[in-house]
Amino acid sequence: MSNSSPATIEDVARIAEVSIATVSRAIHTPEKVAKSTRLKVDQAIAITGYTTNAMARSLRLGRSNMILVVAPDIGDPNFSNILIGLENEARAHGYGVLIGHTQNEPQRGLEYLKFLNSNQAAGLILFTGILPFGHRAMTARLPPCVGVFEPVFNGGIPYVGVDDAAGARKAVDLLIAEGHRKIAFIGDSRTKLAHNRRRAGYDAGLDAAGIPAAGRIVMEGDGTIESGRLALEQLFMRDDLPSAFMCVNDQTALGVMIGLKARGYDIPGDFSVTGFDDIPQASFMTPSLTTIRQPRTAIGKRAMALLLEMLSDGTSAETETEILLRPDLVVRNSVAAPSRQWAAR
Amino acid sequence: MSNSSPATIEDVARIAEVSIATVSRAIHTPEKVAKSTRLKVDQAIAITGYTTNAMARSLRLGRSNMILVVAPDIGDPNFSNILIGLENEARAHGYGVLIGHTQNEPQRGLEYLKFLNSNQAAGLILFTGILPFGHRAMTARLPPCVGVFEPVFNGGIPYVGVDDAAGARKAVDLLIAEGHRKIAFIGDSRTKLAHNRRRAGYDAGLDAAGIPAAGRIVMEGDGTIESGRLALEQLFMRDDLPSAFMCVNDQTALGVMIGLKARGYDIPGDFSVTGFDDIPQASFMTPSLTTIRQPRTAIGKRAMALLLEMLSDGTSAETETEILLRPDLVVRNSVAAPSRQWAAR
DNA sequence: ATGAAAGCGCTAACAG
DNA sequence: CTGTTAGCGCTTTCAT
Repeated sequence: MSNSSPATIEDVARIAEVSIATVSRAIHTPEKVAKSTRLKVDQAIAITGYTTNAMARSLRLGRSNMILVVAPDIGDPNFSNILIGLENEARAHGYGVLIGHTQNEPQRGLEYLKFLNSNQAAGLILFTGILPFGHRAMTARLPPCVGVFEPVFNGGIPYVGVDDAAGARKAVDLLIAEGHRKIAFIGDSRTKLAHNRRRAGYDAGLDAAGIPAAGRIVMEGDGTIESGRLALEQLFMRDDLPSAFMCVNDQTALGVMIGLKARGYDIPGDFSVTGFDDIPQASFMTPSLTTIRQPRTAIGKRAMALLLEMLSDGTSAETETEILLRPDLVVRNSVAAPSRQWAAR
Repeated sequence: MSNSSPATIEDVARIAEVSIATVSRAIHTPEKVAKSTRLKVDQAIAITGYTTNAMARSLRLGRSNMILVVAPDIGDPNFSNILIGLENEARAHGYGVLIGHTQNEPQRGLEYLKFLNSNQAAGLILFTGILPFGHRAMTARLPPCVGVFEPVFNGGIPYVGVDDAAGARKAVDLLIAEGHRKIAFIGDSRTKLAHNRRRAGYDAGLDAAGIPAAGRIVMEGDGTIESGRLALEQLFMRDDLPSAFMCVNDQTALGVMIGLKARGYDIPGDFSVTGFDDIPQASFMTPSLTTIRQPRTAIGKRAMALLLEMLSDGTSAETETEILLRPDLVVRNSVAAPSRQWAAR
């Protein structure tokens, strides 16, 4: 053990007194090798501590057994649980997962493109909303690829995520059932597909409740805590306040709640707030946040399953597949009936 | 552009009407190639969109230009900022970063060990506390390796992090200056080296203040939110309450604050709380958390710089180097003088 | 300044 | 059932 350089297939062959081809077979197609030979090889492997040089193997095969997960922001509170789903599914099928972090810089994306071009990864999972290396057409020969968590904007890439519209609808419906009529939506429905769909759920809910478009407040917000606080400030400045804030995600909701508390308001006494995602912090905020839960691990699992299926089928990534999982409403303490000031109007 | 399979060095050679050796030289040692030739090669590269097959290159060279960052828990709120430091420094030196996630399972570590054995990574950054693949001696031929954020328990591996003892000392000193005499420490000082050092800072501070060991309360807690809440409950059960909680990290502090609020206490009116790390949420908690800031990006940068230095020096990873960065006290709203009930005693 | 050729470690025909 | 052999795409002597 503990030699200067790792054992190669040749070392194993020498010790087992067989050819390197036989070693390779003993490993990958043991049924094609005599039991006695297999035994000798196994022993030699144990002695040398041999592990296949994945690089040489991949070079030879023209493909690897690694899946690259590209994420623009690894700090996203949704990421880690989705990743666990991805990893476990991959592992169950003999694949490993590597994570690439682009920090939202396209330059960084190119780095991973090179990685892919070298067949260092067999497939690609895209964690948010965009192809990190320019438009699809430009990059041509991408391996099979699946988008997760947020539909991929610029390329017909299969997608696994939550049913955003249905989820948002559950949130509005709750608010409406509590008696709210003036409900603000905060999110970036122009750039982000997921936000857009949540917005659609919001509109559908208000339509169904017979609330005219004129009575709706829609604020821009890119989904950060800051964006929530900002949107709130603008609303106060305009003096056009809703009784409830339906935020496109939990971070935005947190921003809104911070702003509201800073102004001395009580939640849900004075204003109701809902989020979307059910990030881990959601249950620790004060008040705890009523929100829509994403089945994150399940999403990861399904996305990886789809990718692996494409890999074995040789299916092109051009499919317009979308797998939408059911979002659940999580009722906590940030929603109540509108305050009297609203009932009066 | 957009061919069925990526261009190889041979494609480039053919178009440039030179040998593949020349192409390789034109790329890596342009000064050894006639200017005219270099031009032809550059053009051919542009035409074909050629990028070096990193796998073939690494196989030939016996080393890659990727650094593997292994993290047991990617959801750690400290991780993403350290990662950014690591990545930026790596990139500045022509290296890429790949992240491996072990979910705390040793089995998963082995996967990445294989990756390393195949020379798919030139170096290794360990993100928390342990060698994820059993004891050092067992695994023999690891590439250069640097621990970050938490000292590596089981192997003389160089380490870059914050000065835990000094940081903890700043926290106790603040508490003592505010008038606290009975200060509880919550953390896992037996298993986790970082916790252990913070504990040392706590003890040193109390020693300096002349508070006898008998007057100290030390609770076990592994650093999760839950552990904070749990430790608090135990204290209430014992009816042995401090006036201030010095938590080993911000998550623990959050757990303590949640528990305290659930019991109807006011922070910092009834109890003071301090954390350690200054995770992003720290400023959003209510009250905002007084804590010790880790210079995360700087830590990442230094760690990567050290690793790259080892890589070029060929230095062994056996060095006992420790680079300790200065932690800063961040005063927010979770600390005040002890309540009257304490002054009375 | 350039080309020919060896070989990194491995797998998959193809023979035997 | 097993061995021989040809590369995967690249870098690097060694000649020229």
